[in-house]
Amino acid sequence: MSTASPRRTAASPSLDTAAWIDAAFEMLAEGGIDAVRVDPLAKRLGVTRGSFYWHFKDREALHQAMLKEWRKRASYQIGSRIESRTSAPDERLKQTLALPNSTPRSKRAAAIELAIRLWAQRDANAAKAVQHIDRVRLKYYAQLFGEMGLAQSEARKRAFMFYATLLARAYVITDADTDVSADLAALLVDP
Amino acid sequence: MSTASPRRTAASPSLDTAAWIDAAFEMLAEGGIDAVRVDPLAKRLGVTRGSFYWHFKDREALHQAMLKEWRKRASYQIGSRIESRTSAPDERLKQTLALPNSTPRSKRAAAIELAIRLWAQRDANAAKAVQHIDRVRLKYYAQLFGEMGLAQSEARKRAFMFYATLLARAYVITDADTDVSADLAALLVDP
DNA sequence: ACGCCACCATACACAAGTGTATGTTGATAT
DNA sequence: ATATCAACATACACTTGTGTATGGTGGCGT
Repeated sequence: MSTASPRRTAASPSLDTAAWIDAAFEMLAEGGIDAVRVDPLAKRLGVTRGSFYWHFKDREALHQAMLKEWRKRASYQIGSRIESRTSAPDERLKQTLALPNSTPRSKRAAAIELAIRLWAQRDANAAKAVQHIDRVRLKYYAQLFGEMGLAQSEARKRAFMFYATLLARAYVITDADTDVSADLAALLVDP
Repeated sequence: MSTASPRRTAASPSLDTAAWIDAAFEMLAEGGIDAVRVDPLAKRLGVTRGSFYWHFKDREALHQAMLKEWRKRASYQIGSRIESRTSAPDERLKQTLALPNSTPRSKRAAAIELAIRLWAQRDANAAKAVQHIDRVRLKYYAQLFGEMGLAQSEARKRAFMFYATLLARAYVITDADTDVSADLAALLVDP
């Protein structure tokens, strides 16, 4: 029982399927859902189409698997924060605003989400996933603002603005001198 | 000199070129820049590729023309608001927030801008256009907040949040009970 | 009335992508 | 050792899209 060989590791029923999905997210970030094509993906992975059609029924199946995976990741990201009740709500909000947004890693995640939001304009499943994640995030932020003493109606408004600022920080292209995202925490959380 | 016939109206050196670009924006909103293809466009317009390659050198030329057109429209939209100094700055900000964002017209515009922002992830020209428009809008909002008496630094932060809220209102999928966008004006503009 | 030219159609060669059917290989269990 | 099966390669038929070359047509000026 060795886990050396790149194929056949006995455990994990989907070991290379994840590799396909990862590469698919890469293409999604670069060119949208229409750019997630079988042939380019296979070339990027160094295999042929034969491999793909063993793991997935067709191209649409990959797209749905991507949606499920994104939903899972985004849900887990919020869920793990809810569990780890380490600090006060205002501190946690500030920490969220302090998260890096210029690293290749975060830029890729933003591009993926942007692509999914565009995809949601025509695909009902994608729209459902986006709506679900938006709801989860807004609910989480609203709860934090609620724990800070704000009424529910006020907490919801502030959660929306907080979420909006996070998204804009990723989507809006600012040059250095207009980049005021660094010290938005005070305006949003403190007063 | 009759302007009856659908082709050859003597005036306007580009009368049908605009039709191509309009249809191209339609496809851009639905499937991103990769979906802006010559053949589907021709079928939608009821003509053949022969027409396209008379108006444009190639597919890339259309893409660049679209970028130029979007830049022109977005600039004009802000420019016209600057000209019409009709009301007080806080009133004008509230009016902007009161603009419809659920009509087919506004949804399409949001989808177009979303697609261009995704496109800007890989295309340098698209990134330049987005950066330019973002800068123009942020500058305009910051000036309005400045006219309300805020210091420049504070006005810039508030302009960013204002702009972020506008964008999120278009990109975030909310259900009715979490839709708090209607009365965000007070929180942003008044206090 | 007639030639000019903007505007579009037709035809062709080529490239890229999809899906299916089937062959091949290497690890694993017995 | 060998049958087995997961995992991939190969080959094929088909569709869709790009770009070019060239032919057709109808309005316009003179």
